[in-house]
Amino acid sequence: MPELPEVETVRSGLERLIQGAKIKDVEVIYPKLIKTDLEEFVEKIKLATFAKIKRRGKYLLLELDNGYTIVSHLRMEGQYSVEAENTPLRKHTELVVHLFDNRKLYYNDTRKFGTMYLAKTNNEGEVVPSLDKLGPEPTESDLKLDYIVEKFAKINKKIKATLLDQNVIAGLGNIYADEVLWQSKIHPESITKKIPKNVLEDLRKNIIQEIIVATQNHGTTVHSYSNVYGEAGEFQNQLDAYGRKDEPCKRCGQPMKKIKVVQRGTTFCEHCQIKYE
DNA sequence: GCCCTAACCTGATTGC
DNA sequence: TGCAATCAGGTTAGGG
Repeated sequence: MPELPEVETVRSGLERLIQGAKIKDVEVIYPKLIKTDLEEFVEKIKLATFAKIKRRGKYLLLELDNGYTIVSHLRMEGQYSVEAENTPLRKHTELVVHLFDNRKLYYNDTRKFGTMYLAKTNNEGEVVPSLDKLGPEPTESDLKLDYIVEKFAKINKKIKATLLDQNVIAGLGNIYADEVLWQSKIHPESITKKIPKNVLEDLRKNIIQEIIVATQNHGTTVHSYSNVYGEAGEFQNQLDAYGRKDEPCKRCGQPMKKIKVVQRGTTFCEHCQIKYE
């Protein structure tokens, strides 16, 4: 379940492995993966070269040297791998990009949730409108305290839902949402606009720090996530909340609870996470 | 416009 | 043991 640190790990792996590689041919095995015109997708990519591998939120942008960019979203279990040309397909390979250097790029996706689009470079929002609506990246320079304070003051829904909303902050998913709420001692069902400013200040700091540390650890491995080298991330060993149902809270020792908030499994400490409402 | 829910999928786990 | 139900979660379409 890739969130920002996982997608960033995939991005840097792809950058090292395929940036500068020229494309010989493309095979689309699962056509529903491609959300724009299939024929155009194949025709424009053939014979192009991967020029730059970028990321925005959880979207990967594979920029070609011919004015087009492949926009790729891994959703839950999408995954890239680079293989020798004679390697057999994997069970869930949906797309094969054959390279001139006798390697090929696989896109694999067990649950078939991932999506790809072909867009004009620097105008990706035309075919993927949600790209243009994304909130700031969770970094020191992009995620300003003033923005959070003003924005959150208008939001009447549960804080967990707010953190998962990519239009508010780009890149957080279920795991890191639970983590930063635990760190900030905020109950996941707190009403966003009721959270005091000093608590938001702490929340902002924790979000930024969490993303830095998780990215340094190449993300969290839960279920099937692995990076482009097939390696697992290491961050799951440092989780404080996610997946710790019934285990003692690392702060107060009370057993952690698991509930559903906006359809998402949510693990938290009832004892030391405060509910603002 | 805000907020919530269902749908998209398959594999692993849980329950009977 | 075997089979069915449930759960996992990112995003969006659609309903109230």
